[in-house]
Amino acid sequence: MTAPTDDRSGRAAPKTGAAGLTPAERIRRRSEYLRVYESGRKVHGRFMTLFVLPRTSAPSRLGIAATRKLGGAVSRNLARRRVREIFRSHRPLTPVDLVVVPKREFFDASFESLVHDFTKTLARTSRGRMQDSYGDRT
RNA sequence: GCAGCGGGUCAGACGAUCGCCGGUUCGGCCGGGUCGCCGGGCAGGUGGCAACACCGGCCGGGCGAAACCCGCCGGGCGGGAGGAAAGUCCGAACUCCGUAGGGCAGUGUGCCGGGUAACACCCGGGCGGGGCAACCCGACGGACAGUGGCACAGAAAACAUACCGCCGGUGGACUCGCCCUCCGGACGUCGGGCUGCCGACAUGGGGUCGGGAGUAUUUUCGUUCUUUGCAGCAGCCGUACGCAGAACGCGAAAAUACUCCCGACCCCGUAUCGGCGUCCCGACACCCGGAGGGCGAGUCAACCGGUAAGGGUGAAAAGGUGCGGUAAGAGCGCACCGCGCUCCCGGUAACGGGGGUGGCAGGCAAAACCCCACACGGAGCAAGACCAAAUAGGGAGGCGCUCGAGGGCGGCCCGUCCGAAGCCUCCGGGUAGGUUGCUUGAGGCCCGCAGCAAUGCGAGGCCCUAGAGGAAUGAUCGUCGGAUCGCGGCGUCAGCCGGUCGCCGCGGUUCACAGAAUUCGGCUUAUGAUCCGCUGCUGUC
RNA sequence: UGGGAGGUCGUUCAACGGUAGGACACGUGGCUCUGGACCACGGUAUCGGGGUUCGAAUCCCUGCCUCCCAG
Repeated sequence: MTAPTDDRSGRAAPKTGAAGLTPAERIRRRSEYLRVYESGRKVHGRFMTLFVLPRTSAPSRLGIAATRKLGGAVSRNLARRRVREIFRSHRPLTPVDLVVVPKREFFDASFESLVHDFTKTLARTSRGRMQDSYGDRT
């Protein structure tokens, strides 16, 4: 009877040490967003655009920019929820600051293809980021 | 069945897995605060000759924690978007600022009564308008308080005059008719008969000239089916084609003769019509022109007066229709309708009904400026309140200015280096940041009472009640449900067919508008489904 | 959240309540050997819906959109 709880906590703990998205795991201030936009790496996916900036400390942070071009409040909330769900289930391996900008085609896509697009795009960013960091060290 | 009108309700349901927000509770970590104990360092105060003792303070360290607060981790429990949360178009609560009182400006409202904390909202009523009706809509005060506007057209677009027109009058010009006077001219007009003259036209006979057509003869020219000759081929023949001449035939021109037709002129005869003259008979009339005068009528322009019936226009032009009346007309008079004033009755009132009376005021537009009445101080939860780093600056006190404050190295002292007019402490304002404001409220439903109702009252009952702080309710599935489309089947309206509608099965598609951001009351806009009542039309029984 | 300004040819600007007008652009023709420039002619529009008015781009109401400002 204690097995399910152990299983659940054991699943959540190794990934982030916390369940869900706490304020520490979100990008909240405009200055932080601007820092990611300025010095981060920008990669376009099919349904979204990612801005990635590597971090030194542990938790990866997520920011979502759902602009008014996407539609009304209901549509933008839906986009935010889906992006959060994808981030929750497919966290990046190395700690980063990540800003996701959904495109308008976001709503035409199914959830599975969104996940696929996210992981593929994120893989491209990490490859480019590692090369950059090597260059910096040498 | 179709079309429509009014009102109400719901906002797909259930389950599985993975998740979100804040609340509460339990456990864990003492991680921080806090507290306790231990020991260390620093400087100080009091007592003492001194050793030293006591007192509180600062700095960092170790160990521990029953309770409290915060943080992190894990679990339990219960809660978690709307009818519009939207637009931000009104009204309020709340907060700060301003404010003696009042006014101006500005904004808004604008039939009456009621409701409400308030409103531009709601209810009831009145009036006006739309609709066959159910029912719906209405910024619905004032235009002799003032200013301004009304394009084009039209006489005129606004204190009502002026233009045309109509009517009457005055004097004038012209025309016509009648009468009178004078002068001049002329004997009239119509019909019938007899007779003469002139003219026009038709017809018959004869003659002359001209033109046209036909036939015959002759001449000339052209043509060549035919015929003759030449020529024709590597050579012969000689066909066709070619060249030249020619007869018949055909065509054209000219001349002559005959026949027929047409036209012109001349001569003779006959018939008809028109005009004029003389004479006779019958009937009807007294004539014509000019000048002057008088009377009457008409036309023209002018002036004076009456009139507002009429005047193409225009969106709109000083009551409407009818009869009478008049020089022409006119509320000039009358009837009905409209309007104003007044009286009575009903109603709290808006207003309605009835009587009398005035002969009629007065265009439209105030969603032009404006006037009148009433209401409103301004800003907004990013309001505001509290706590409060760093940096800069303000105030107070202390220390220091070469006799060295302070800082770096270091655990401390010594030492050494830097070092020059500042430095330290406290206080207050206040930024970042945090806490709060913050969600239970002018709350809903039922019942009772008051009221037509909106609504109010009830120490009657029941129930709800997100409070985040870049923003939470979701994602992926399954089952069921709703809607719609297609196919098939059954039923339905007297019978058959079609169509409509309903039910069942299968398959497909689809399930709206839309997310709290201080909170309420309204309005407006977007939108899916369903129920109830009502109206009109149509079909069948 | 609050406040303000504005929607007129394809573009940019006009228009006391009375016919929507320029400039650039576009089309056709002319000029030129051709193109450009130039000349002539032409088409094209009041953000949507309702109301006031005889009549609305203009006035009023209501939606939609754009821009600006404050913290």
